[in-house]
Amino acid sequence: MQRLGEERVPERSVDAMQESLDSQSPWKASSDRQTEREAKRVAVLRTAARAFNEMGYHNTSLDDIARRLNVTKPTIYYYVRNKEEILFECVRIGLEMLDEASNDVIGHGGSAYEELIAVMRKYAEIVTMDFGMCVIRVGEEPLTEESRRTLRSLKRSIDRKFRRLIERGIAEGCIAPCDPKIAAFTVAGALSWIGRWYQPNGGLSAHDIAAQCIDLLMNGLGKTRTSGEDHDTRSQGQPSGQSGGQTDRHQNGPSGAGGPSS
Amino acid sequence: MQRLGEERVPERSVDAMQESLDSQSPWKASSDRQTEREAKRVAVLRTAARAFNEMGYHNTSLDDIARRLNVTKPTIYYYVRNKEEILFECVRIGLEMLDEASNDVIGHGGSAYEELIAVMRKYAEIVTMDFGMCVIRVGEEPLTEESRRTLRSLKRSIDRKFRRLIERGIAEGCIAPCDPKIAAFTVAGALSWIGRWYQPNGGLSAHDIAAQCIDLLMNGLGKTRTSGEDHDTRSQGQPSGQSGGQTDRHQNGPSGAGGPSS
DNA sequence: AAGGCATGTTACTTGCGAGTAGGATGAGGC
DNA sequence: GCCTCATCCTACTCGCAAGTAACATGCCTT
Repeated sequence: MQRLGEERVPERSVDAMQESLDSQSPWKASSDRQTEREAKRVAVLRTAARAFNEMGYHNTSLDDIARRLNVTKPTIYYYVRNKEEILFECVRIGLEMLDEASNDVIGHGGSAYEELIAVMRKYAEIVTMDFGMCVIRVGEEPLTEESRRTLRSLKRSIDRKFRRLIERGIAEGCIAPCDPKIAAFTVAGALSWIGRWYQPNGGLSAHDIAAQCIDLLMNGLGKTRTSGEDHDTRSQGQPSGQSGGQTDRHQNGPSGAGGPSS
Repeated sequence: MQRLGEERVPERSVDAMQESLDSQSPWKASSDRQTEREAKRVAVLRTAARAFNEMGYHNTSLDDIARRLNVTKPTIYYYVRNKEEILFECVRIGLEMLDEASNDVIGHGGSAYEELIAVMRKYAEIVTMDFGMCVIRVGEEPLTEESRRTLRSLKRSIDRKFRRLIERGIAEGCIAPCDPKIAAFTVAGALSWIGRWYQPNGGLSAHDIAAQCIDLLMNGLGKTRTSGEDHDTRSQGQPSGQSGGQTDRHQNGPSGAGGPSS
């Protein structure tokens, strides 16, 4: 285990480099100063997030993370206080992404209906990414009460925006009257669930899944809809892979892994 | 720590008995034989499930579980092989409950629409109960691959029934055409999410939450529905607490705990 | 060219909690 | 009365992974 970017390159150099690229490990060569340190810190977090999402927090040792980065454990402690801080930061970043996504969309002149859908799209996208997935898959069970409090307030902020949007939609008349609290939870639940079973190389693209999921949430499973208005709910994006009708092949889920629940 | 049901009763006897009742601990006196052993085993599992749901699998030591049962750790090993078996059994029971719930409902002469709603109701109910909640909150990350395989096949069975029901509904014309795969995951996701934040003493009853959640899933958030047919989707049960309109008090979730995600 | 700082490493300590060995206690059968 | 089995306890082992001490290496500054 030597400093990366050295000459002593064993025969697995290509694999090692590939792995470095995959994990976006910046232990190679660069120039800045403080910037690079921050970049490495983020690399630690991102690599950890991936490991957590794949194997779970408790099944991931710091040695595992270090190995993925081609360094040793104490190096990690140079960028991070302890294991908990890693998870805390991963979840915090994920939540911050969700929060910012709402801010990017809300209050820019769109109807509540349009804005809600836009937020949902972003939400679904983020929970399939490293940090966002961490929010869903790992959660905050391993954290201290102190950390949990901080994260909870972030979550509340996101939840509030969802509810306000729904309330506005009801007032504007484009969303059916309902309890915004429950509606927000249901929507967040359905979208979050994507982050639980989604995995790349799964036949379905995250984009398509999100589109159909959102369509279902907005229009419902029941055939009550005689399709009055022409709000575009369906994905108008590039249809990669199969996405439209009932392409139910065999009995496996999109990820090929498990069924519902978990 | 003495064998329960003995005479040496400290001053907290009432509390102890209460706790025993709460956990349904049968370490008292009985008569049967093999039956009682099985009952105790279930008590171990149920108590463990509650502890897991409250504090998470890894934050729950066997000593914790033992303490809740007023026994010591080795006693637990008398009823169970190891910690993993406890979780495995909890999740297995939860999944089996979900599976049986489907069997109770499906194919008894109802329309796909009716049957789907009935299944959803039961699903939502089960994920708010001890073992069902375990399926959602703890998951199977701590289990071995062997155990996971077994549970996955159970999940697939449940998922399959959901999809068949949706397919049937599409054929019957009472459910909007969609990809049954994604629809099943979305529905399961939204309902499962209830098990993640629901907690008794939370103002809203599990029944009401489920009813509104199902209403939303069937009819959608959007106001496309001009409410044609009169399928009863809304909860026709006893309206305990507030349930109808937007009773959004302050910004807290139903459990008073956190927002969405997690 | 020399010292200081940033970055990593090897080799260790340590604590927690899962799991176990072996013994006590009592109920029931003979 | 004695033996056996079921049940539960006290008192341990032990491994894993988090965290740390102390040292190595090289760049950058002056």
